[in-house]
Amino acid sequence: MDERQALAAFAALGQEHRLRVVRALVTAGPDGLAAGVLAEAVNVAGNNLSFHLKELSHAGLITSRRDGKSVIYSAAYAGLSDLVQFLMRDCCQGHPEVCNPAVAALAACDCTTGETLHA
Amino acid sequence: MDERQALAAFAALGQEHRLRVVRALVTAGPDGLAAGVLAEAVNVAGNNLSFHLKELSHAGLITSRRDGKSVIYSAAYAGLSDLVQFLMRDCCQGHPEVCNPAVAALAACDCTTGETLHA
DNA sequence: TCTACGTTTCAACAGAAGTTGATATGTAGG
DNA sequence: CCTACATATCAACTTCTGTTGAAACGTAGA
Repeated sequence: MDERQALAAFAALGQEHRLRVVRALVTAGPDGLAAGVLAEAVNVAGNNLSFHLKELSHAGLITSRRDGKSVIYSAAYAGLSDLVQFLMRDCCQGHPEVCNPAVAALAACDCTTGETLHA
Repeated sequence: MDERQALAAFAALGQEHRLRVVRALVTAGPDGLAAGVLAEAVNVAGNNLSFHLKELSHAGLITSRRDGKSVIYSAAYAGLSDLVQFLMRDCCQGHPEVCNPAVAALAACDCTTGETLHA
């Protein structure tokens, strides 16, 4: 992920409604949520949400697919992962005091099964 | 770190000049850089940079101290660490495909000495 | 105290971002 | 084919953000 992409991603997440959308979609899992359901979840008008979804999509943080009348949005795990990597690589240049606490917090989470911990 | 702080931090990093400032300060290390040196480094007019520095400071991503005529800015490692943690915890809710690649990339970096890896 | 230097603040402007309501697209069922 | 539903697009407006130049502040040395 280059600086340009990271900028777009950070700018996308630096907006209340969009941050909530990403959080809702990550929580929802790979199945995602329909645009209408999302609109209710984050309490934003449909047309307005559409604007923000396009923004997030351009930033590579979410993806969409059509299912009948609905459009289902889901988190782009690869994009989110790239952003985390960018932030950590830019943060950890000789400064473990930034990244080690973060990794430690992650280890306390249930999602580090360890297989890919060592590159 | 709550949502409000995270929003401020993401918004702060979603701006070209500010992202460059943070990168420069992280690279510079704890000693930091004088405002004038930073202005040259990121190629932004002094008064304009001052505006962005205030923004980053409010977001908790940098700190400042006076040294004679100069004001020295440095990266706020704790703030950056909190942001990484926020991003990972919000990303990793049952989805290791986001965080494991990031942790793996970090392990390939020279900054994970391992002491704090296990909470 | 006077001057020079580095940094910050202020008001003004230009442009971008977010919201709204109306309208258009695309899809499924009668 | 016509209607209803879900979502997207558009133009207009408002608000926020970033930039600029002028001026003020704080510090150090003569």
